[in-house]
Amino acid sequence: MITKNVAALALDATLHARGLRLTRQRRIILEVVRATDAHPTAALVYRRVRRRLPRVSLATVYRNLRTLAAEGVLTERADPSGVRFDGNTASHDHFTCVACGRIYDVPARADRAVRARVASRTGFEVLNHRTEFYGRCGACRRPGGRSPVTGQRRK
Amino acid sequence: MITKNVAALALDATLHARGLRLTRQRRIILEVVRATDAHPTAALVYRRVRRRLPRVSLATVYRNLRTLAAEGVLTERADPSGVRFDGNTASHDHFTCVACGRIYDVPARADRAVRARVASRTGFEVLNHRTEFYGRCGACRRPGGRSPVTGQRRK
DNA sequence: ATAGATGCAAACTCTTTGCAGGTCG
DNA sequence: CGACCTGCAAAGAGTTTGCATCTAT
Repeated sequence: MITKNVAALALDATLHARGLRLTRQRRIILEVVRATDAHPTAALVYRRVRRRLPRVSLATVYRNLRTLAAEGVLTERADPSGVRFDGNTASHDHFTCVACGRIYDVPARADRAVRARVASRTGFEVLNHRTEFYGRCGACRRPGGRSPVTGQRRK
Repeated sequence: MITKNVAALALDATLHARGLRLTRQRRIILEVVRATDAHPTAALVYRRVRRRLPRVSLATVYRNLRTLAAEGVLTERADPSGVRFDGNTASHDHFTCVACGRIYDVPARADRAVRARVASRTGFEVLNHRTEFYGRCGACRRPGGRSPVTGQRRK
């Protein structure tokens, strides 16, 4: 690897600070997760990584997804269909379509008041919060058409 | 079973309307889930049910948890630590302590505006929403003491 | 050189399923 | 009786781990 872009350099530094290496597998796994907003499962990431690295093992994909999540480079979320990964680390909510199962990103409102309210009622320290919406997405509401949505990209 | 209380009768009716029976196992499994707000996993429910029905099988516990969830008698939620069940079917949010892992119930605010906002931004039909809070609970903030909290009961 | 990472296969955990027998109405 | 349900054991799915080998620095 002679050329590296700025993002890769920053990532490289982040990992190095923890004694971790930016291997080809790790880089491609991260690229795959970042290239979609479909909140992929480990199995899906594996399938896509294999297109570029046919000899990669599923264990490597799992290990790296966990490692990258531990480093905060991506996030992990439990879902009825299994653990899903998300390369979008900006604060955002999710909308799950009960018809097709797709998970859409919804920009989070800057809602400090919500946390404050819970904190004052419970006496707990609220560090974070996330809202999950459930309903029917545009594509599923009117059979045959998509709708202007939240900014989804690929499948 | 000669005596049944009102709740049991109502449940019985709900199940019968679907061709389901209120067997001893099913009833006790439900009682166990309802007797705690610890959002138990199937394994924990199994352990507790076995105290009252030593010959119950884990398969029966799984089958009934799924059945009861399908009937809306209890709810199911995905969690990093596995699927958890909740006998509290009233609308409520959750607070997960990042230190001890406990999940506390938080009364949901009647927030129709939140749904409306997402609906208008996305064009989606929002049927439901739930917020997950993360932070440090009272017990974990000050080592050695519990705190006045949201209404938790047993462990 | 050496700590870290990989590929492979085996192991593990959690959950579901097939089936023969039991139970409820 | 017939439909539903149970216990048991086996199967499945998803994920993790041990280990010899390889690779990045």
